Formats: sequence, C-alpha cells, structure tokens
Amino acid sequence: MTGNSRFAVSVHILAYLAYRHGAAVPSAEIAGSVSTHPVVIRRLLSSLLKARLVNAQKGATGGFSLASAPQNISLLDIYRAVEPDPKHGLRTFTPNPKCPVGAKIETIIHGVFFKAQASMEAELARVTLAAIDQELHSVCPGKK
Amino acid sequence: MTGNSRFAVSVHILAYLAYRHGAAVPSAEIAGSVSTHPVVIRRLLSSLLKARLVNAQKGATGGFSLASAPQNISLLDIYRAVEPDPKHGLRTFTPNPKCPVGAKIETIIHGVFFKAQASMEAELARVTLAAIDQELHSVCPGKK
DNA sequence: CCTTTTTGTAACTAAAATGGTTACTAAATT
DNA sequence: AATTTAGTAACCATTTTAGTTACAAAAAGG
Repeated sequence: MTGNSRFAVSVHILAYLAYRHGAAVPSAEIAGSVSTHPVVIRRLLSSLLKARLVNAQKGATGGFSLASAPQNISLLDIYRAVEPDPKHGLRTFTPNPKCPVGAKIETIIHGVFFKAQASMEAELARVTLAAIDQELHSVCPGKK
Repeated sequence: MTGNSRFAVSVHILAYLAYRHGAAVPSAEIAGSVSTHPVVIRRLLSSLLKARLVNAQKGATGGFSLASAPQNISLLDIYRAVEPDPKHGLRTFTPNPKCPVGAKIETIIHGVFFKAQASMEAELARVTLAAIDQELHSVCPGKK
C-alpha cells in the first residue's frame, strides 16, 4: 500500500498509547514495543502531534498520550497524519505531450488512482483505534 | 498507492497498444510516447507477457500487441502483473513479541491492510482498458 | 540551583528501491 | 548476409527509508 512502514508503526504507537490508558508514555517504552530506536518513534510522534492526535509532555515524568478518545481516532486520521502526499507512483511519470496518448494518459491515470485511493481511504476511515484496542484485548485471535 | 511508477507506465503501455489497434508496436515507439528508455518498456512488457496480457514478436516487423480485446483487460490485471507482492509497508515492521501489544498488533494491522487493499483492487477491477481507450478518444477532456 | 529525565530535531550512515543506460544474445524478416 | 527487434543481464546515479548519534530545550524534584 505505502511501501514504507510509517503507517504501520504509527498505528502500533497509537494502539500502544490506547493500551496504556492515558498514562504519559516515554518514547523509549514505545520503542521497546515496536523494536526500534526511540528517535524513530519520536519522529513519527512529531507528525502525529502536528495532526493533534497525541499530546506530548517534556521532563522527568513526561511522555506521550492520546489527544482524543480511541473511538474518535480513525486509521484514516493516522494515515493522513504520517503519509501526507499520495503521489501515486507518478513521481517520475512524465509522458510525451507531443504524442496523442502521452498528452492525455496522465490525467486519465490520475482519475483512476484518485478513485482507487478514495476507496482504500474509506476502508481505513471505518476502523477506529478503539476497534484495534478491542482486538488487542480479545483473549484468542481466532475467537469470535 | 505504489510508490513506483511501474503500474502507471504499464497502463500507458497497454493504452498505447490499444490505441495502435492490433499493430505490432516496437518498444522504441512506446518509449517515445512514455518518454523513457526502450529497455524500461521491455522490462515491464516482460512482466505483462508472463501475465499473458500481450503478445511479442521478434524480428524486423516485430513488436508488441494486446493478447486480448481491451474490454477483457482490467486495470487490476495490469496491477497484479507488474506489482506482484503487496507487502504493505510491513517490510521492516517486526514488533517485540514479548510485549502484549507487539505480539498481536502485526496480525491486526495485516487484517486492516488486507481489507484496504481489497477495496482498492475492487476499484481497479472496475476499469477496463477499453474504458481508458474511450477516454483517450474523447474530443475534450471535460466533455461528458 | 542542580541533576535527571524526556521531548524535539538536525545530521549522518547503510541499505534498499527505482529508473535509466550499455551491452550483448537470439530470433525473425528482407 | 544484413537489419531489426525482443530478451535479459549488469551496472550506475538518485532517492527513500530506517537507524543512529548528538545535542539543545524543557520540566520535575530534590
């Protein structure tokens, strides 16, 4: 979907904050759960902070916490916060404008990609952090 | 959506073949429309050939042509041919299995990504090469 | 006031992905 | 035989990505 792991790690981060239930959680603790470097976590939290999804508190007893209740945070919110520009693989796609096909294909492909992206985002909008948290607390992954 | 331009260029290639209406089109001609190197085109056509979406013919009057009618080729066919493994940004995502969250989050995220991917692919399945070709032949891009 | 803890960021590195290019072989046409 | 083209391997430059080091700023608590 995205190629990088920013979105997946961000979901993990926020799921962890939901799991810790409002406590101020330092980046080092989150990094322990994700198995990565604390700076990687703080970099993503910097984006999530700008999107107002989390609060940050400096100092000895500081750390990060959710800015809203888990039911009010959707995976689309997270996706948009850390995956800003969907350039849709059109990064190096600059067809020949002198060719009848090349002149029009970019606009056409843009339209198709836009719809596909919208469809995917609609699916992400359907899932809240509360739903993720609930799955986390289910006793057995196979249980209904 | 994908990060790279393989899918976009592949759609362009097949749209061009549809536009050329069954003729054997050499990679150099397609490269002229896409504005890239013929080898880039042939590399993608190699994947499209394996997926049986095109025919190839060597020699002086050779080139590539569509293997099926444009109505029978969907953008999902193309997507699957050139974008084989949707590893969903989980490439370097290996959370800590000792942590209650880390142990379960990967499976949960996998489920979400699978649904989002399916939703996007359903949208691609809806669009055929014939529809792209029709858009190419519309007189004005804004015309209904 | 001083020490400790933590956020916030810049800077650097290694690895991987990506697209372009050269070069060469095989096959088909004339 | 000469020409044209597919097919593919190999290589290079650029960009992206994640990890790391380093350090300033801020907050807490004695």
